[in-house]
Amino acid sequence: MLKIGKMSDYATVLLAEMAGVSQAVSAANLSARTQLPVPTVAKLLKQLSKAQLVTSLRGAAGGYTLARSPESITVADVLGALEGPLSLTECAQGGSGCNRQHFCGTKRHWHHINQAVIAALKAVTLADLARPVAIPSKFKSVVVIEART
Amino acid sequence: MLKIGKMSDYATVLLAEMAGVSQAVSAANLSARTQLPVPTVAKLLKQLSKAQLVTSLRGAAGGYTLARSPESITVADVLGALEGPLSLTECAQGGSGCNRQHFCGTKRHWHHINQAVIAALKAVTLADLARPVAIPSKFKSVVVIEART
DNA sequence: CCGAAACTGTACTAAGTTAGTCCCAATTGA
DNA sequence: TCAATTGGGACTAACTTAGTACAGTTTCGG
Repeated sequence: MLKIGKMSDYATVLLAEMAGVSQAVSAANLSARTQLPVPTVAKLLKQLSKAQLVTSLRGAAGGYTLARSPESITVADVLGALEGPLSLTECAQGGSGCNRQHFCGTKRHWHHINQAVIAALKAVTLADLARPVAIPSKFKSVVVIEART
Repeated sequence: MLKIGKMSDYATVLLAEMAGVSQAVSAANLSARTQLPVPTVAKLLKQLSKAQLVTSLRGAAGGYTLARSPESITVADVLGALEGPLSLTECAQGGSGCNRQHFCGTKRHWHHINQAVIAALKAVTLADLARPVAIPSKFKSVVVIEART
């Protein structure tokens, strides 16, 4: 399945919704707009706030706002915030990883595949998600550039 | 993490190893070559056989061989065989999926992101993995072409 | 013809992860 | 002061994954 967590999916929906609103919105409000359960929305917004993708305003008329412009927040940012560093395999990530590292010839290839996937994720911004139409033309070029590592 | 299963990772290692051998190799043999546990290797080969990525030869001198040329088997094929259809989200996949399909504006975007990721995965073949050096130059161009859907 | 080597299929268990929920403390505006 | 709202945990139930085991079938070699 190569799946991302359901939470990450929800998060993109939330953020895309927020991209279309200028004022601060409360968790309850966002829940109503997106039809996602309130506790889940609240939990997600906390995480996004900690990752500094949204800024929070406490108090009676509080709520959340995008921390940056929708154009500058990418899907890669969102996934990174919720799932940690993006890495298809243990070894492509920095960490200790598997015990075959030293003789595993496949490792370095995973690294490149990883880069390409991340590039694809970086190519889509919240502004794109908020837009009703499909991926803009810039998509292609960005993928090319990033894949050239 | 955007993770793929450990099994998928192992599978690429196994297949890359097989790409370098012409004769049929037994599960035990492959286990020795890759240092992966025997039962796991056996299980994986069964799945790969069912997915028709490898062909099996039963009997005393039996074993497994790649069903196609290493150049024609991609990482996307391997992942597809072990994890089912490649799809980051439920909704990007065909299935019933989430209950917000009808009004979720994010869905169609996921579809495109998905395509780009799959393109990256299709761009790398077993022949590439078996090769000790990094991704060949064709990589870039393939990504471009596929992303243009 | 027999036995060893190898694949086939299925079932099972233990561990880890994820999704979802709840509660209480801290903050702010009216 | 009160009500609305975020902040930060903790917790549970369900699901998925990894890994193992075992009984059956096929084929080769002697």
